[in-house]
Amino acid sequence: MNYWLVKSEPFKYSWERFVQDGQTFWDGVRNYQARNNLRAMHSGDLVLFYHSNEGLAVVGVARVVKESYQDPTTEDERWVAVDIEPVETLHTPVTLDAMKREPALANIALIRQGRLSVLPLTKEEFALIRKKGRTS
DNA sequence: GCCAACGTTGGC
DNA sequence: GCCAACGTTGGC
Repeated sequence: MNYWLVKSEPFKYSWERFVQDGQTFWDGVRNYQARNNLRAMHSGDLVLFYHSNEGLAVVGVARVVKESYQDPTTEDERWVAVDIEPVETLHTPVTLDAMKREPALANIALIRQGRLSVLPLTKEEFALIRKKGRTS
């Protein structure tokens, strides 16, 4: 079981819409590092859903329901998509600012490599963010 | 809306 | 194969 974080601009595709849809395919990634992370996802992996640009916070938890396949939005075989479904909406969004202030999260790619849109988390990092979202 | 970071492209 | 130019992302 692996843990991930994906970014979406709420204007393009928000958590609220994702919950309404019940499932979505995660496509449009055009960055090799992000693509490699998508490819490494397995069914059942848990994914934090982060709102970039607006919100700047982790707002929910999702689960991978279908492993990587050819991105349906392009003919280009380099790119892949995965299917995910919502698991839970966080009681309180965990803001980027809060994560920056958390020493245990100093090394996550969200902070160190701001532009990466699909990134891995350790089990501990994932658990900490989820816990903050449930309680704080 | 600006700008920093960083990935990609293309000329040499 | 280097590196400058350019494009994109995302925080502020």
